[in-house]
Amino acid sequence: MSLELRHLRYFMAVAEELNFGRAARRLHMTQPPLSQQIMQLEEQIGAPLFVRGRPLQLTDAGNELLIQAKRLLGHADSVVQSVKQAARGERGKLTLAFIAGALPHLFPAIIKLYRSRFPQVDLDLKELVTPLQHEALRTGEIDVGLMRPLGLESDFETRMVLRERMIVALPAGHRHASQAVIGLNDLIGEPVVAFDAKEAGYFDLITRRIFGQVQSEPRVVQTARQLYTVLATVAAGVGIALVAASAKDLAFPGVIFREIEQPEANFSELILAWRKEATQPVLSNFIDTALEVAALTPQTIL
Amino acid sequence: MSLELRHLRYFMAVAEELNFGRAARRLHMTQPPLSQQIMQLEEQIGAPLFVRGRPLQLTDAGNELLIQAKRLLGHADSVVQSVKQAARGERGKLTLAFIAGALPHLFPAIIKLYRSRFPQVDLDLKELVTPLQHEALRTGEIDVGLMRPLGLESDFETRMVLRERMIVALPAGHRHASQAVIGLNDLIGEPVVAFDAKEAGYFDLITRRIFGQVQSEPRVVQTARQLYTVLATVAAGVGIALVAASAKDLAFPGVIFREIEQPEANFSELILAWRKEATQPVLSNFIDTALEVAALTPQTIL
DNA sequence: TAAAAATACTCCATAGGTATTTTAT
DNA sequence: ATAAAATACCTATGGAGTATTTTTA
Repeated sequence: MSLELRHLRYFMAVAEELNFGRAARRLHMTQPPLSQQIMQLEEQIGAPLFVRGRPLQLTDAGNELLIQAKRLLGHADSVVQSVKQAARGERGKLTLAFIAGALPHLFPAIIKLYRSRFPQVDLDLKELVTPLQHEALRTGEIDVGLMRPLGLESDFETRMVLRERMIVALPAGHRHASQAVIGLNDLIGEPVVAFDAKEAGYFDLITRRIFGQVQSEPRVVQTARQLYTVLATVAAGVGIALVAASAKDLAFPGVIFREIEQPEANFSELILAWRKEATQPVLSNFIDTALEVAALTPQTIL
Repeated sequence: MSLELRHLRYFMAVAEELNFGRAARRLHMTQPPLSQQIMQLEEQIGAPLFVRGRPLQLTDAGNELLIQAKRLLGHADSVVQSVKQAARGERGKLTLAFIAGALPHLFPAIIKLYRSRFPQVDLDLKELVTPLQHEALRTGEIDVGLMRPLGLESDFETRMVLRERMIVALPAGHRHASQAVIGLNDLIGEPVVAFDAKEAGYFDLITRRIFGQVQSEPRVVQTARQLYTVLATVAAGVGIALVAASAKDLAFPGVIFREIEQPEANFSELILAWRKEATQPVLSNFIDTALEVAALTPQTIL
């Protein structure tokens, strides 16, 4: 017979009542089996825990066990609580990847709300470009990613969390600057400052897709990796650029922004993606929280 | 059915093997009852711990329990160890009283050896005069006392730990100073510096006992509380005093020490006393250690 | 002598075993 | 098709109950 929590629960009752009969009543059982269990426990320890006599007394070993058993039973309770929390997704570990482009947008709001709701979850954050996030999701290195909708695999689940219309960045004094809306045909042949296909493949793709809508291709005169560099190059009058609407927030001097035709067809999107089979409670809590933040965030559609 | 350590032991095996069959073999049981116990555990937690499938996987809750169960089982082990230690008297609490007069003698040696042997025992030290130690032993305030053999009660157990012969302290140039040994009859009528009957009743008693051996009583011209004061008073030529042999160690200027007749009958003793019914392992370890130190300490007999 | 714990025994709940089916890859 | 877990059912250990004796203050 090995030590069980039952022995300690019974011991606590007897040690507190200092009377087997009363302890048994408190435990909703009769005295003889209680005596037996205590004897078993004493066998386990290898020493008596009580000095039989009136009144019943604790031995030194019994006194020690009284202190320790209380702690151990408390520990056992807290273990059950922790595991229940883990089952509810209130405790555990979650690894989230994000693209650098998400940093100024919902990312901080999502993290802030999630951490305030689930402070016990150990949240691990990794900045990764979209293709590497696909890889990391597949290997299980990350649980969820905030990324661009690029080459999605069928075993991933996704939700759109941010959608921004594309607009045109023009050098101040550009010949189309006076127009409120730039027609797609106006773009044909214009010198274009494009995003680097490797580092910012998504915007390169979108730029090409927009030109494709008028059976054309951008006349790329310059490429850049970051939005800031693109705008600086546009300000220098090197060419025009197609950027997400939130670029207006940067209010870059020498650059003016204009809406383009068919805005409802041209968006920059941010998605949340995770493995279809992933059913971890921490993950679904995170997704719920992220979607909640997304729903509250003004989406710059139109 | 409530949570038992058995459930956690079984869970650990399954979580480590990630295979019910192998885990069952490791636990020297068959697979079906193991499955049942795990199902019981999952019922307790209120959530599945494993994702059934090949290979068997842990849920988030299962992962949390894997970490926590290991700790809890370790804790349970350490509780058993602690209680076993308490039963062996290697852990617990011991309150020891001592008289101030024991401070320069065995007291430091006993404490030092005991603490080095039983560092886990919380040793509480109290300075108390002998009669108060009797009281404290009776109430259980202390477990053991280092005291004088005065009015011992029958429900105390005692052991003598130090015995010193009594000697005479004379002012330098006293008329008996030239004798190697002072006869008891020589003491009759001598002015005596005695110990205070309240504060040092034991030496007062011994002094009176020695004079009693020649049907006499000390002619007390001065009393003092502490040995040092007694010797200073003797040095001043106020009178002679009967002191324990170790007083010689003080080498007080102006005081000379001489042996007395019948040294084998006149001792100052220090005893260890405890309740007869007290059977605490910490106590018997302490007594053993104290007696060991006492046996090694040169007893100034003769 | 009276209250309380231990003992002797009985019973039954349930841990654990055996045989088989179901499930998942 | 096969390995593994679940299910069904059985067995028996041992936890718990009843009756009684022993112990201790």
